[in-house]
Amino acid sequence: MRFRIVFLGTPDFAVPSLRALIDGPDEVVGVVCQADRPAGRGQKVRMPPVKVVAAEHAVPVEQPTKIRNRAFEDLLREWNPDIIVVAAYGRILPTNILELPRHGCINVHASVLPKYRGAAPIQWAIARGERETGVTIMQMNEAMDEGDVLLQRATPIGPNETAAQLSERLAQLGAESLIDALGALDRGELVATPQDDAAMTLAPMIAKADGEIDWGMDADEIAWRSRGFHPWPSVYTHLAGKLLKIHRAQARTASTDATPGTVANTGDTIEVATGKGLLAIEELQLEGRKRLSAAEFSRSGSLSVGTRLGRPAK
RNA sequence: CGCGGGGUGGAGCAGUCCGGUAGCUCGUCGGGCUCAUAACCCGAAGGUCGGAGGUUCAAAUCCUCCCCCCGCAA
Repeated sequence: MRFRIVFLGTPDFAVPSLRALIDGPDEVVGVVCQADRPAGRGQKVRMPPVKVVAAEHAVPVEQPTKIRNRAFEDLLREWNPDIIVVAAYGRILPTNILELPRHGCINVHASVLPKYRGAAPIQWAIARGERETGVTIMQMNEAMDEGDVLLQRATPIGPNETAAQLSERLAQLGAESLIDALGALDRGELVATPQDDAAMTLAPMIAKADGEIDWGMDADEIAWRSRGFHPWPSVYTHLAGKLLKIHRAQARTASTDATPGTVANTGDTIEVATGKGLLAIEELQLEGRKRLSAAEFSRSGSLSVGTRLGRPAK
């Protein structure tokens, strides 16, 4: 055992890192995640994925509602970690926690910092049309993802890769990088490099409304978003007042004088005019209905050439 | 009991409010047309209308319970 580790994380993205730590040479002495919350259809209370994994390995789990208080600090002191590892925990840590362990707090972040600082780096990297992204292990400070870089790994983004798929890969890559970083720390080889603030970009939290398609955008950008926001919130528009999710679509270079949002073609794909180019929809779903291929949807008769998609008129 | 939509031949839907012979597009099969075709024309097969019970002369349709799928919300 080299380090006593406390792990802070909540969703699926954090799971590979937690597993790697548990399987590794160090000791995970405690896990902290967000509280069980009502979620999903029926609003049933669910346990965060990290809690499930911790429970499987009999690691103590805490789910404080507030971390800026004495009780939480006391708990951490009791666990007495050499280092705190954070992966998608979902909260900003106060200074007293950042400085509590001997080696401070390190974070597994799903982008190549300083690009895509913020809550949704995976989604925005795809939504902005990046060809490459990666993970960063960094030394945390009080600011949002601005700490010194300890280790980075890059990976190409597949031409059809969705946020869900990329997230899985980056979670894995992050876990490997984390283990390597801890190894380097143990050998005294870990070097902290400040970020170049001038090159930073932001990846703010995604809101449901970010998925609403603005048909005035370029087809390219809409297609990027459809992958970046998949499976949540996905990109969507409206058809006859009902929500219409676009699950899969490609941008198609073509000039059209049709008003953006107008259906230009139906059949194996449903082509819609945008600000620039056509969006060729391959798979879509109307509110309350099943996911359908464009070919099947075309036959449903709920849409035809000339149909206008978009916000219902108010 | 968070709100809401849906389950109808192989696929997607209409019909349900106002019970009365099961309809549309596509697919499948057979035939025709064509140099040819995923095109076109003619014809055919294929359905316990999610399940159980109830009301009725009569239920896809009305009532009750159950199963499954999905959107919102997180």
